[in-house]
Amino acid sequence: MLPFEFQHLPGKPVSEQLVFSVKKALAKGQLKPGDPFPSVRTLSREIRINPNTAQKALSQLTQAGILEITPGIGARVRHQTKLSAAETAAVLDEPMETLVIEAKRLGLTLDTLEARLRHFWKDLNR
Amino acid sequence: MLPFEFQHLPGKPVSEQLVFSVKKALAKGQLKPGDPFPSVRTLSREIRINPNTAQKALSQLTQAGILEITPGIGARVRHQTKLSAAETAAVLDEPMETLVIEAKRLGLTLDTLEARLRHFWKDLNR
DNA sequence: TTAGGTGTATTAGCATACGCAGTACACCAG
DNA sequence: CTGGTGTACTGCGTATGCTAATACACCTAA
Repeated sequence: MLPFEFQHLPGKPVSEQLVFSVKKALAKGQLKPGDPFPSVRTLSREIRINPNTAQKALSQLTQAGILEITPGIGARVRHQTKLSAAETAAVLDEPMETLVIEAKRLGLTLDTLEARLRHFWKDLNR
Repeated sequence: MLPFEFQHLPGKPVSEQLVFSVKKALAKGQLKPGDPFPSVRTLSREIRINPNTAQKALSQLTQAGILEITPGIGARVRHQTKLSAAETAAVLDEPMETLVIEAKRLGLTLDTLEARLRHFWKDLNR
C-alpha cells in the first residue's frame, strides 16, 4: 500500500500529479519526515506508470528538498529545515498573485476570499 | 498604446500570458467594462506575436466571459453579470487548494498565510 | 460601390514536452 | 552471487504551442 493517494486526471502530466499527491499527503500528515518512500520500480508497478515517469517525479521531489536519497538503499522523507522568508516567497508568491487577481476580477471581497481560504485550511485535516 | 501591460516570460505559453495580462489589468481597474479591446491584428503588431496566437488569447477571453465580440466590428470588455457561488468555486477552488497545501507543507501558519494574502490584495491597487 | 477594417477558419512547418519502451551501469544488502 | 536500489541513455509516437501564409464573410466609412 502506498503512503499517499494517487489518481490520474487527464490533461495534466502524470509526473506532476504524482509530485502533487506527495505534497498533499505531506500537508495532511499522512506522510511524515523519516518515513520510507517507495522505489522507482515499486511506484511504476503500483500506479501503473512508466519507470521513467516515476523517476522524474522522484527527482523533482528530491530537488524540492522533500525526499532524501541514499544510492543503492532507497528514499526517505526529509526532515524539514527552517526556511527563510525568501524561500517560501519564491514558491508561494506567484500562485498567490494569480489567485488574488482571479478573485478580484470575479468581484469577490477580501473577507469572502479569506473565509474560503480558512475553509480549505481546516478541510485539509479532516 | 495597449490598455494593459504585457511582457513575455519564457517558459509559459504566450497566449496564456496575454490572457493573464488582461485579467490583471481588469483586477487593477486599468481595464473596465465597456472599454474597447484591441483587434487581433493590432495585438499581433504591437506585441510582435503571430495573429493566430492573438486570436487564440482573444478566443479564450471571450469564452471566459471577459470579452464581448461583434463580428465585423471588434471586441469590448463585457459587463460582468453576477456569478453564482458554484461558478466562482469552479475557477478558484483548485488553485486555492494547491496554495494551501504548499503553505502548510512549508510550515506556515494560517495567520501568516492570511497576512500575505491581504498584502497581495492591497498591493494590487497601488 | 469600394477600400479597409473586423473576426474566423484552414493548412503547413517546426520545436518542445510528455509518456512509453528498452537497455545499461554502479551501488548496496542479503 | 543475487536481487534490490538510483541513475542514465536512446529511440519512438503523440500532443502542444508558435509561426507562417492564405482565405472568407462581415461591417463601416469614404
